[in-house]
Amino acid sequence: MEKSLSLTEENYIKTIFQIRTTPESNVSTNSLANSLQTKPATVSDMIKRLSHKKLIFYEKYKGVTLSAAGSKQALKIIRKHRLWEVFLVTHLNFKWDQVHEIAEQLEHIKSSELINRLDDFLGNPTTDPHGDPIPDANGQFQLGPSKLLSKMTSHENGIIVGVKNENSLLLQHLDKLNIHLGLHIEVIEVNDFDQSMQVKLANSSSLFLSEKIASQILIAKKI
Amino acid sequence: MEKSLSLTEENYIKTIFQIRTTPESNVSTNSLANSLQTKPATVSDMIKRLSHKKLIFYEKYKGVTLSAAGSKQALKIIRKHRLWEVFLVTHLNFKWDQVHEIAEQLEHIKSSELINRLDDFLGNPTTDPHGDPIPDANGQFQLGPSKLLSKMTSHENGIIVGVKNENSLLLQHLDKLNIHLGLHIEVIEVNDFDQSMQVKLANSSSLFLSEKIASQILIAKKI
DNA sequence: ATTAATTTTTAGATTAATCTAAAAATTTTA
DNA sequence: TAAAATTTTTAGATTAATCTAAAAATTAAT
Repeated sequence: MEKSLSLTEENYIKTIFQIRTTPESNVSTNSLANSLQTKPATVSDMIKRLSHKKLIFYEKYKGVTLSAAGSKQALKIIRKHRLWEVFLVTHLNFKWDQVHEIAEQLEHIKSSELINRLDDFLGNPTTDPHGDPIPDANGQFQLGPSKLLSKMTSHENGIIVGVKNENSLLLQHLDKLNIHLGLHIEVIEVNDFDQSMQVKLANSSSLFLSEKIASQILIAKKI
Repeated sequence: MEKSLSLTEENYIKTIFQIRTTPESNVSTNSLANSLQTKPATVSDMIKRLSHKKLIFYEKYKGVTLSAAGSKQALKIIRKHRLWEVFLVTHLNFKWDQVHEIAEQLEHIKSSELINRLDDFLGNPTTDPHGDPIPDANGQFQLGPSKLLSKMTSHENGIIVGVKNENSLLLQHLDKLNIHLGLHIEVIEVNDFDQSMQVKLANSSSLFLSEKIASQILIAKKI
């Protein structure tokens, strides 16, 4: 019997999942406090609760990692978040930079029946509007390998499959440049000095991108 | 600037709106405790908070009524609840007896942009799956007059437009009898002793209904 | 390898929402 | 209308989630 988590507990679990680098990497108290916009003391307390509930492993001063149960919960929340984002964009005509906050609320609605029906209604999408993969009902995702545009060299090409970050300003800037998911992109030249690059998009003439932008864009060979 | 209410505050406001009989009628502490599955002492405390926020009028030992601001909030929540119910039934294939609990959660999602887009997406429905009217963005509903089937006499007829109560067992029983909203119904005969009645539905031969069932069904002349 | 800087934890309070038990007010009944 | 019954409120505690300030542990630096 899985006990249901409080809204706050869910947000902690989700954030731990998101800011860790590998499944084993320890997430520090300060980084959690930062991401959750709260104080280290508060995080310290909550960590004890979650550890007691066996959702995380915790050693004083050493940070936390998710247990199997914790990862499962995190994936459930992320699945809900991303499916709702797809709904908002594909059926309610929201822009990709407008959906994050609303999905932050919807991800906490409790009903697996609801989310599985929503999944079917949406046609079982595998990625959200920002290209992030959507776990299936068993917590599995199927993503091809992808790499950052900023790591590519001259003449390399691929398809834009995601953005690393959901910052509204970034997303709006990409809109202005007509850069969107699914678009074929080819690197023409990389500037050695500042890592800015000239690229060519399938739908337009070539344009320049700063390293700051390029390091936010994920490219794969096929979708 | 409207301050946003806590989940609990929203539930109190909504419940006051629902269990009052007229806009002026005072709702008692005990009846609220009953509906909210909590204790009178808890209600007493919360009433003070809501009164201090000017959402309700309150006199000790005299019960509460909603202020204009309180009614506005209540209607917003009810609008959200009913629109989500429509979505669940018309797009996710839920049955009318399965949607109440999920809508109880969805009604608290905060974003008027979201709810207005959902309204449009659904085609601006005027009633929910149980026939309850859906307030528009200004809190107005447009319903024709309706009356309880149990108040009708022989040879009277009309269209089933609603059920008074969302009890799952009632709804499932109506399903079994093939009774649903929009159906034309005519009273054949009313039994003087127990107020049970024989009725004829547009789609089938006549059947008997107990007074208990008949008192849950709302009839109007047109939808 | 001590000292300094940083990170993390504890201690002690606060707020919202809840409870039980008891007191106070109101309503009903005899 | 006084006693009984009911309803409502107050008093005092509890739990989850949060905070500030200070102590303790770890890590970095001279």
